[in-house]
This record gives sequence, structure tokens and C-alpha cells, in this order.
Amino acid sequence: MFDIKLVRDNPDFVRQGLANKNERDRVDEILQLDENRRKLILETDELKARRNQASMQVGVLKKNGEDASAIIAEMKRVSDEITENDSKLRVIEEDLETILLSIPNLAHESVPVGKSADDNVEVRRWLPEGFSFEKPEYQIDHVQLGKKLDILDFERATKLSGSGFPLYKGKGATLERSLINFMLDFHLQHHGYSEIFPPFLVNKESMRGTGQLPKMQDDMYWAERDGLYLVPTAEVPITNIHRDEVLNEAQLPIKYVGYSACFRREAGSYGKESKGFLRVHQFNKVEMVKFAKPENSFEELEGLVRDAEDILQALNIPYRILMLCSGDLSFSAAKCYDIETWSPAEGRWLEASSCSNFEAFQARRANIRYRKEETKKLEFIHTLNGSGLATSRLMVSMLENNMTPEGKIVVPKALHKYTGFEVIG
RNA sequence: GGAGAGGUGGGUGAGUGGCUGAAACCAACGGUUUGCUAAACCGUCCUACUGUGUAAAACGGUAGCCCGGGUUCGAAUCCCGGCCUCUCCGCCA
Repeated sequence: MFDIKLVRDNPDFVRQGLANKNERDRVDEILQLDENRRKLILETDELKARRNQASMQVGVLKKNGEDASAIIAEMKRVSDEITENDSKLRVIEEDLETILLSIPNLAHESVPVGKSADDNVEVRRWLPEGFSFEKPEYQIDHVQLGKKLDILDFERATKLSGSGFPLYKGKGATLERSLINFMLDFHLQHHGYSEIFPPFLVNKESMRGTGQLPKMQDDMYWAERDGLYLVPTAEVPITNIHRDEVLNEAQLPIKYVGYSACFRREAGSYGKESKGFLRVHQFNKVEMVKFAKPENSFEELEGLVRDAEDILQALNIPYRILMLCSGDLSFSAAKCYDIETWSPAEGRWLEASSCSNFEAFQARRANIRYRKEETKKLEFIHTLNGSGLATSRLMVSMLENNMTPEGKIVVPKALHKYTGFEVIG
């Protein structure tokens, strides 16, 4: 949720920030509502104070057997006025909340200002020994590979669920499962996370808490009868674990890692990019979530990115890190690094991870606070999350980069103990 | 799905419609006492919004006893609707 105080205290800063994010400027609207709200509160609170006093008098008078009808008659009028004011106030506050819930987080000062993905900045890249961008003659894409080796069956999957729902078979299924287990174990053993296995259906409050609602409503699967949404990412259930809680400063940062299947309707995005794994409605992802103190959340973000990178290096997959520009940041993020892996067949980079710091944006929505030892005050915590990683795009790069001239797949060494085989085909 | 019980502050748990932010106890924190620890005693001990105001503070008002309505001059307390938890029964992986 956008911080009303920031708008109140620093409207021009907010205006600029919204412009940097290609966002409509609603500052004046907010200020106007805020002013009306406060005026009304002041007025109504005074009436209520009067009523409280009078009610006390009535009590005393009645106890002494005296007549209180004059006060009661007057207070009846006052109460009516209060009721009226309260309903006006409710309308104003609803309007205000609607606006504040729909305004995205502002970019952090370290984020480059830019309009679109073209303005993202490559921070670094990592390439395996002997890697070349040159596409080998024998190279075929992951869809063809999957078919030829009978490990992926996109055609039959359509029969089951429609397009965009992958079906893994045989060693392909084993490979997928191994990848998930490998990533979870890696983060647990080397990066100090604790493991979560979250529910895959969550309620509206959870979706609003992390910022998917209201904006992404149409991109989510909605089980209407039960009022539940299929999770688009484990970020939602894992972050909401601490919704409406006060955390101890001493236990921070809290670091969770968890797997979930992820469900996205991807409404209106069919097109050339939707082949095979490139855009799917269901995919698997291992997600890292951190609850951090505000003063070091940006350091925690750097660590988060490194944790994801470690996986890719262990798997020997070429990748690059992008810092997203202000205009390309997602709704809730203040700063975000995308990790993209190389696809030889596509001849381009594919987004396999997104690591973001949301600052207090989600915490305000989900009401996640901590008690600061120094001041004894409650403050909103900073939340972060990053994919570590999504298997679908990763699988594309892994299959294609490990293809031999004979059309086999060499399984990365790190996965051998999970798969029980070293070659597919 | 059926029947019943219940939802009060960090916890346990009181609360005849009026002076109840809410007894008491526990926990926590500060202090006194004290060779040390403990005990005892005293004190502090919710949050949000809002106003005056400050370097920080401080002080005042309003609201909050699961949520939302209603009755009333006045609701934790009465009424209606909903949600959730627990127990038993049924169904089922």
C-alpha cells in the first residue's frame, strides 16, 4: 500500500516518482480526499466527545432519579449527525483506500530511470568455461528436444488442460522433480533458509497483502465457490505467513524458501513467445522470501540475487543479471534484479528469476511489523523475495545448453544424485 | 454436510447496557532491597487515527473486546447476518 504520509509530506517527490514509473499522477486527488477526511474526523470526534460526556450525565441523573429527557433529546440529534458524518467518512476512506491500493511502489533511488525494458541495465553476466554464443549446427529447441527424447509432451497436455500446461514424462519428469529438490536443498544447506511448503490456494486478503490484488485480478485463477485464488507464486502464501503479526527484531532477517506450483492466466499474452515453456499457465518455482530490517534490506537484496546465482553456477548455466529501470518495475517492487538464462535455440536471454525488495510496501498492506529495540516502537518491516528459481525457463536453458551433437542431454553433475541418471537419450 | 460449544489485551481469564482500555493473575520491562542469583515490594506495561505541539518529547480527543449491520441518549454486554476455531456424527483421499 502506498504511504499516505509520504504523499502528505512530500507531494512533489511522489509526483516525480510516479512519473518515473510511467504512472498516472493522482497526488492532488489524494491530498484533497485526505484533507476532507481529516476535517470530517475532527468535527465528528468533537461531537462524539460531547455525546460521551452527556451519556455519563444521563447515567448520573437517572441514578439519582432526576429527569434527563432534555439531554437525551439533544443527544438524539447529535447522534444522528454523528451517524451521518460516519457514513460520509466511510465513503471518503473507501475512495482513498481504493486509490492508495492501486498506486504502485516508487523506485528506489539506486534504480535507473527509464521507460521500458530497453532501459534495463545489465549488471554482470556469468558464462561457463568454453561457452560460446554461436549456435551449433545440430542445435534444436526445447520443444523439439522434449518430443524427440519423449520427456515433454506439450501436445497431449493440451488434451488434458489446454495450452500452457506442461506434461513431463519419464526422465523429463524425474529431471523436473530433481531440479526442485536440488534447489531447495541447496538453499537450505548453503544459504541458511528454512523450509516452507505452502498452500497453493489462498484467500483475497493474502492476495491483497502482497499486491496481486486488485491490479492482477484477471491474471489469476479464481475458485469462486470457495473464494480462493490459485497462487501465482509462493511469494503470496509465504509472505502472508506473518500477516498481522509483530516480529521480534532479534529474529530478523527471517529467511524462508519454499516450492510451489505457480498458476497464471497470462490473459491476452498469446503470441510467438508462448511456445513450449516460454509462457505457461502452470510452472514450478522455488521461492526465497525474506523479512528484513529497513536499514539493511538492500544488502539483503544483493544476497538474495547471489543465492539464486549460486544455483545457476552449480548447474553450469549461462546467465546475466539485469537491474530493472523504474518504468519496468513491477507494481510492488522498489528495486528488482532479473536473472536471465541463455537459450541457444532462441538465441536470446530468458527470464528465469526476479529478485525484488518491496521495502514496506507489502508490509503496509499485510500489516507486518516489528518492534524496534532502540525506540521500542512498532515499524513496518521490509519484505523481499526472489525466484531461486523457476524451473520452466531454466529447463529450456538446461536442456538446450547440455545437448550433445548426437541429440542427447547431459544432466548437470549437481543433479546426478537426485536423478539417478547422467544422460537422457 | 448435520449437531453442539466458543471467539475479550503477549498469555490465562473476569466482566448486572452507563465512570471499562477493560478486574485479577502470569509474562515482559524499569526500580528499591541485596555478597551474587532468587524472593519480596513499588512502578511501567496495547494499538490505530486525529488535534495542539516539540529537536526529541509531552498532552488532549476519538475508535478498537472475531467481522459487518441494528436497537439505544449510551453497547464488550441486547438483536440480526457472516467468518473462524474446537468437539461429536456422516462422507471421502
